[in-house]
Amino acid sequence: MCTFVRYNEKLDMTERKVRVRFAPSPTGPLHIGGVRTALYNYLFARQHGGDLVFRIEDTDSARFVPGAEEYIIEAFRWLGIQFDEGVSFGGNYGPYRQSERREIYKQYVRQLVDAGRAYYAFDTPEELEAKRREVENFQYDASTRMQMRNSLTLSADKVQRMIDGGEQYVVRFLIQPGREVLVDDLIRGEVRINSSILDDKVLYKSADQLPTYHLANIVDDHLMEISHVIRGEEWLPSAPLHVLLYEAFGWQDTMPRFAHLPLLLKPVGNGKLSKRDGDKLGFPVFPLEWHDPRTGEVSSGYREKGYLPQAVVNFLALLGWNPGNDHSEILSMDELVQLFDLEKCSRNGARFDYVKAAWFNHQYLIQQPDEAWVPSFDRLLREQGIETTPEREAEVVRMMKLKVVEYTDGEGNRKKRNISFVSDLWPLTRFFFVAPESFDPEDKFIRKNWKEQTAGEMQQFADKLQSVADFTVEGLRAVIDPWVEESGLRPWNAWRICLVGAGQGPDMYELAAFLGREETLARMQFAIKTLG
RNA sequence: GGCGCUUUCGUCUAGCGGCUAGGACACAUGCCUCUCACGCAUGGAACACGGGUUCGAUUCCCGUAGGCGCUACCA
Repeated sequence: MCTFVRYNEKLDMTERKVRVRFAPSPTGPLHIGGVRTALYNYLFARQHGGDLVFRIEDTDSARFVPGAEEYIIEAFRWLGIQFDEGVSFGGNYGPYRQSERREIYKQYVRQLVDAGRAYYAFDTPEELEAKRREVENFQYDASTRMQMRNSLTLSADKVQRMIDGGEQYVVRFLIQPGREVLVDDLIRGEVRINSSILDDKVLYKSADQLPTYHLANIVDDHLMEISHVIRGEEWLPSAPLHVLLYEAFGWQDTMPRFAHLPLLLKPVGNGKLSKRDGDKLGFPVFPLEWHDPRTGEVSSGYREKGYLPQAVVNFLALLGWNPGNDHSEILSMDELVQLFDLEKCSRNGARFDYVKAAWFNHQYLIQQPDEAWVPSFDRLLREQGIETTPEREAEVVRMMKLKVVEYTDGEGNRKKRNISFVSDLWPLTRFFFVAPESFDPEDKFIRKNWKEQTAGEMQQFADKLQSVADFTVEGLRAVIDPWVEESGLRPWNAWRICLVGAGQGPDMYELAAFLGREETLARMQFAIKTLG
């Protein structure tokens, strides 16, 4: 016999307030895939004028990691994903930390047991393990539950005595076999499975007085009036169980609608994105740097790597969702809120393309005003052991910005330069702060532009520079341009070798003015002496 | 193994029965040859396979193969 378990077909979204939640468990830093799930929840909530709830699912006391909760909150603050209520945000549906809701869950577990939809089981982990070894593909379900130690096989009297005697137990959900369970998914359509393949899931553990994910999840979503459950595809297999739980409680009329998002996959190779991929390929898989309190291990974060939060949000939003062909891929949070559509989410897993992530950062970076780069540029310099003033740094940033998009290489070819991070600037700006210490004789630019007579010419040029009264870009131009014209010399490339040590850098007047007369002449003397 | 999801350029994807199958990243080539900001142009590159349904399938259905996930007293 087959009965359909289904809920209110098309729940009219205009009649029910949109309330969604992001509910991580504090077992470590937030994975970038989790960030995307939270982002989609945020976009959906904003678009529908709804609420986004932040709930902490800490029902596994053994895996709790101190600092994880604070980390997650800080990560979202940085990313600009705001919650309306929840842990640290307040609200009327609290408490929002599951470990603080023990009494609530106990009440609902009892309700299920009293209604005959769940039962006590006393099998120890060792006994279950033994059973699994003994019976191939053992599953705790209709076919096996009558052979186990539980309130279905033991007398009520005995069960009561065991519980009173402090024997540890779990509460299992009694799955009725042979029913077709329907999950209506906003992204995947209707998914059906037969309840016979489901096992009697543990809903509650007496050992730590806490429910498992499944029970807590359903009870909280119901009590917090969650309208849509937007989560990763790894939850799709347990969605039928959740539907059955809503039904067992009699809550099918207000059951949230489901949307299971495709997973983020490794950039190369098989499987889903993991921390190891980031280590191997050199990109972060966490939003913020994470210091593991147990191992002391440090994992890199997008923020510390020099990513802009808008770039991370933009990139993540497009991994598994796309607004269609008529739009630029550079989208602000506001535009994302406007355009987002759950039904346009793709259904297959998305490979994580960290090269494109860098391109997004490039796009946002070059749009920033000069001043915005200065703090991170300043940090960069201090890492290199260079002390300088914000004014000088701002000047360098300004000069570099002029050169960021294009530059002329040693052979006169114009090339496109791709600055994705402020830290990419160091090799391109080193010479502003550090004088050339040596000259590579193999360097093509130097070989081509430093001839036998060059030292003499540079000496002449240096003498001329001595006479420049106003050592600014304008002052230099006023004196040097006519002199170059007159003398017929082309000092530019050789001068560049003196001051930079290579065929790169900004306009020479800019550079000389930045360095000042003393440093400019010192560098020239050094080059004349060294290169001869 | 079982159950479920999934399959368009190398990657992210558009496409919702009739298109020279579009865009973005990446890649290649050319052009901008003194510099004030997402350079410009061009090019190569894809509908997993086999059956149906249909006048007509990338598009709908069924298989096969591949990919992904779940299969705990974890979430």
